[in-house]
Amino acid sequence: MDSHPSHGDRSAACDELFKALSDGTRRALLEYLVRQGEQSVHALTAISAVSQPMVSRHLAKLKRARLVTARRAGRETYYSARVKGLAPVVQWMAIYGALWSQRFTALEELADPA
Amino acid sequence: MDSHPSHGDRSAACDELFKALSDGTRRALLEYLVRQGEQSVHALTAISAVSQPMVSRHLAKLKRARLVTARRAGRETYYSARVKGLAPVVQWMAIYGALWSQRFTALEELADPA
DNA sequence: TCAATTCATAACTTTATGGTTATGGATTTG
DNA sequence: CAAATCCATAACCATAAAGTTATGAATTGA
Repeated sequence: MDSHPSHGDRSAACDELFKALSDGTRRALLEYLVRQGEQSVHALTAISAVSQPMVSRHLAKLKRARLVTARRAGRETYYSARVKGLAPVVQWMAIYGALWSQRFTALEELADPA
Repeated sequence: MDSHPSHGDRSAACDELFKALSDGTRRALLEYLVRQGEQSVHALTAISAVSQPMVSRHLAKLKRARLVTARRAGRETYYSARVKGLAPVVQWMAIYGALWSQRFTALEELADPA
């Protein structure tokens, strides 16, 4: 089943990525991090419609999908968007025909900069 | 909450798209359709690891996300991949900074060929 | 006509997911 | 030190989702 060993388990990565992105609250968190840069959980809770524990759990899911990174500073945890994390998704989209894959080629280098 | 009215309900579209893509079986079906072209449910069941009813339900979900189209011919239903269906996802990804959005610009025209 | 094929839907089970409130650890601050 | 702040986790609930088998409608073919 592993048609390209060097890619590792890309399918599993896509599963986690797509699942992580399939929730509007998580996408909103990610968008905010992309636009505003590193933010504390407190700040992210303030702009979210859900409770702080839920924000923490959403962030944990984004982190497991490698779409954000966390940095602890004292009692605060600062999260940042990890742009490269989308790469497996972009690579997967390359199945969508030549037109698309041509344009995606440059992006694939981000993930596989060999 | 509607920061850009002309986009319609893009967020809901992304929700359905990402959810549709978050399942490996569905992605496999889609990949097969992209590579092999129009296929009957029977043929798609043959290449899937799950039962025929499950294949039908996965296809229904892909159809609701507008990632496939269905054509009934006698007792068979032929499904086809709908390439443009990914457009909202691609557009959403444009939030990922200038580097990415530059390259996505051309793709966005696919969805909004005004 | 009768049997077989193709597909979708119903009914059901199990597990995953999004949400809540409550709690407790770690760190600042008064 | 005590109180307040920040965060993560636990416990719980409700719903969604993936899977199964059973069934039935529609079409094809003998």
